[in-house]
Amino acid sequence: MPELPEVETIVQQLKKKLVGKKINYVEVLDKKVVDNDVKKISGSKVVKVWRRAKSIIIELSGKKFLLVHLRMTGHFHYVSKGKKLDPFFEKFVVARFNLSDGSMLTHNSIRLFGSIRLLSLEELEKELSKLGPEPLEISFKEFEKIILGKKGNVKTTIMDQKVIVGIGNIYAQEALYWAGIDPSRKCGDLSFDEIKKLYNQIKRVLLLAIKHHGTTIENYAHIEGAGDFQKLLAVYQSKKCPKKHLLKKISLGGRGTYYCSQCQK
DNA sequence: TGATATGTTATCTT
DNA sequence: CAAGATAACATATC
Repeated sequence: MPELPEVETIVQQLKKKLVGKKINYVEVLDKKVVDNDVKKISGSKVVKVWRRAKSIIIELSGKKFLLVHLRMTGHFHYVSKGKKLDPFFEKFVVARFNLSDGSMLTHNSIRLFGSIRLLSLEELEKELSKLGPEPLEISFKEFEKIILGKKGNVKTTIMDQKVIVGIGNIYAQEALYWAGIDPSRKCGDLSFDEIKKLYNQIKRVLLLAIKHHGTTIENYAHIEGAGDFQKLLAVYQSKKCPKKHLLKKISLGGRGTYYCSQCQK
């Protein structure tokens, strides 16, 4: 679901729709997902929108920040002035941001996981400092050092947001397939060449997925500009690898893991 | 009907 | 104590 490429795509869309606009008032429909304090942003302007890991940060005038985490089923819908939200999504609306130009941004959450919180700059920095480095910015040397220092299996390790951010169950499996590495291998056992391949493939897969605006798996996750990377998935939830070998499915860290025992060693 | 899917965190275990 | 492993969260879908 939303991993780095999907969140990046959503950020680009939000940027276009929100930056420079004023938020007239906010309706909070589910206080568990959306902090009631978020109402306080009424009257402020959207200055900037950016991504860190799988989080969306919306900067508002007056040095206030909305930290949005979609978790699995959170998504936004932008409704132009005079238009209505698709009734299918209406029942999952947890917050409504009414903009001064008459348009509206809704935040929907099916399983009520994610969160939207209003933070000061200090609070935001504190939250973000808990996260590992960005995979598209980290150097190979740093990456190698991190991986060699870990003892668990590679797949669970690269999905750990304290180790490296943005990689979830889909892209972890894809990157490991293209790198030719068995997902259950222990980090410390990987050779220099394998770590190099993994580093390159994580970047390649993420960048390619960003180009395709992410992966759209579940029909209810559809939003404007939903991506089509699912057409390019090698192993995730499929039966055969691109070379037509039958895939194996195991569980690592409580997550379904598909891999090819012939292509991945 | 119950297993499965998902990202993160709290909690248990080594 | 630290790091790894696992359960818990919610709910639609198969």
